[in-house]
Amino acid sequence: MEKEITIYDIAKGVGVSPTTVSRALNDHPAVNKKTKQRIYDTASQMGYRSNLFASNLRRQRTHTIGVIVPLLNSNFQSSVMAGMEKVANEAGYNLIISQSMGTTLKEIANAKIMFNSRVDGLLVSLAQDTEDMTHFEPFFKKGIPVLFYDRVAEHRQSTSIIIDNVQAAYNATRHLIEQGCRNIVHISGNLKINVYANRLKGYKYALIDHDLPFRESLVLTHDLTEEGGIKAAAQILRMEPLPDAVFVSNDFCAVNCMKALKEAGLSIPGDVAMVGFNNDPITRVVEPTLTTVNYPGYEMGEVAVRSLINYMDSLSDISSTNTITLRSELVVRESSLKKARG
Amino acid sequence: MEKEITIYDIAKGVGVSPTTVSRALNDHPAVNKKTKQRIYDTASQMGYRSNLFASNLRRQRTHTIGVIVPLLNSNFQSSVMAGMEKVANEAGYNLIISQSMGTTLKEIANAKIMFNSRVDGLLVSLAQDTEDMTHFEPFFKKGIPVLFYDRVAEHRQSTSIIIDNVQAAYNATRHLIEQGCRNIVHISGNLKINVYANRLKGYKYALIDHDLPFRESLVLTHDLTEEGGIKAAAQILRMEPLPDAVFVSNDFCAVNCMKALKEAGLSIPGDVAMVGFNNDPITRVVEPTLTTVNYPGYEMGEVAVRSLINYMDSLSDISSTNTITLRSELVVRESSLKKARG
DNA sequence: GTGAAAGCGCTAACAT
DNA sequence: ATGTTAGCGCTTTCAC
Repeated sequence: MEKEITIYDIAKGVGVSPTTVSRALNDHPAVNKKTKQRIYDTASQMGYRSNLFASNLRRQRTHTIGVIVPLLNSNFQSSVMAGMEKVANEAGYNLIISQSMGTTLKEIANAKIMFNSRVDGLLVSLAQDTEDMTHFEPFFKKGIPVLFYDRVAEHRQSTSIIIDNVQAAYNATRHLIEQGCRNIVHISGNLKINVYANRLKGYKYALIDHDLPFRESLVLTHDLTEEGGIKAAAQILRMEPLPDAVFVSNDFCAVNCMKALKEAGLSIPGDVAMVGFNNDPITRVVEPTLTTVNYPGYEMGEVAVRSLINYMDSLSDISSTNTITLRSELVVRESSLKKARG
Repeated sequence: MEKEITIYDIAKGVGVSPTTVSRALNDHPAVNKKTKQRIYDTASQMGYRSNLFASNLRRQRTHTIGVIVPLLNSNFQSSVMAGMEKVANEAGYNLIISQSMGTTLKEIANAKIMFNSRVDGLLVSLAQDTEDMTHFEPFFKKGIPVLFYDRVAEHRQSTSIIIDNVQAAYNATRHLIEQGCRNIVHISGNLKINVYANRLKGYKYALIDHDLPFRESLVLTHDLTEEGGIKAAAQILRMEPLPDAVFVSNDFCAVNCMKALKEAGLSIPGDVAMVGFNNDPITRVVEPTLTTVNYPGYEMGEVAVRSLINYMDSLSDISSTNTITLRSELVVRESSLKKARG
């Protein structure tokens, strides 16, 4: 194992002070160009690498952003991560990623790690059972910006990045109504999560605005997984009369539900129209292709990191911006078209 | 913004030296239990948080693992990440994740960042055009373990974690042959990538071992994306005679190809049997459900981190283990069953 | 069982 | 344009 080269070694080699070396390496303007070049050359020749700890220790900044996400392996969340990584990387920030596994307990532990790792900022999509946010207090107290995305909660000192879930669900439901559906089931996730609660709201408002009754019995809450979709389908098949449409809060669940309904002999959209949520690639492959709400995960990741960096650079107060809402739109495909398209 | 508490503050508060505080906080045995307790109490009461840089700077270890992945937003890669994060988190390691976007250029840049961030170990799934591995030399020189997974390359100083792609593809192809298929197309990805090259090999060997001719014209290489699948389907439809089976090196591509073939009026598996690769959840939703090779991404992530940590802890030489091969198996579903099952 | 002192490598005042 | 000095917060000899 070789000895680690420091700026002192370079300084000695070039015949200047460590300060000058440090400045040159950070591309400080007040260093002679020739000196700089000599320093660069010597550095690379000696196999120097900067020591980020030492620098961090001195500067009290890590250039690291922490991310706490419920579960990495979903299409939506990994798209968000991809967008985050891209922007962070371009801006010279590292991303430390951890999973809460959807539990508050692990979220608390991860928040602590992030805090001790002294991340410059934190991005969080909340665990489903998180109600109390005291584990983020240390960040607020220290003025470290915390930004919530997708699964968010109100907090006076932080910004949330979301889509308008109420409006999106409203549009999805209205679309079904416009297709002539009158008896629309909604499959929802854990209603503690803002996202699902708001989609339920949108569904409800759309019904009411179109003079259709809102019936609790038509709202099925499930884990929005493969099994959830299958169970929901079984419930639907027992309904009298059968609904003429189903709006599901998640594509993967929708697709499995649709499959189960088809297997029971129903035709989609003939008997039952279907709409999902997320615009997961899976929606374009199933038969019929699934109408869904496009949820721009990649952009959300980009916007989240960009906003965070803006706050950190300008030292502006993160609490001034309450919410950033991204555009989302209904993508109409075969599964919901009862009428010919026009 | 509050003042940061250090061990000196605690030392003053308790009336001992900073040394003792440091020892107590690290649970050093040679500290009086009562002193320890007093230190713990004071620390938490003062709102102390340890400064990882300072500690890292001193110890020359970061407890951080770097990950360089081609693209985060694929089902396979995000499963791997999820497995990695789980094990790393449990072992008290942070994960710094970066994407190469599949290009060597970004891979080089990311490797540099990881090196300067002084990760204790590095996990890499290579970019497709990476041939020369000199950008990892600094790690080897410094004795920092580098572990490749999935998209790997031979290197005397590092371990690779893979599945037996040749065998898996062999089994998939043999299965098709056993179903009576004689004219089997293989859709492959970039053959520079070990994974695809080996699957092609397995396909070829299976044909040869069953006295079937290997024909270059039946091997189609594409981006294994939605478009790739559709283009491949178009090529297949122009073949004379039509093949009786297609083995695709990736599920998402397979599923899109299958859809295009069905839309052209072919029946699956009646006219053409299909097998994919990865066991993406999508395979269970499409019609017919897709026979595929189960690729245990989550486990691969777990094993990768666990192995890396073992090397780091025991300081054993990573070059002693050449390859870790995980189990993978064929999952037979509807898309390949020409004969009744038995 | 505890402490004094030195130093990990860097950078930001403050000089010059 | 460059150098001097001090210190970021921690851990680790070495001493008692």
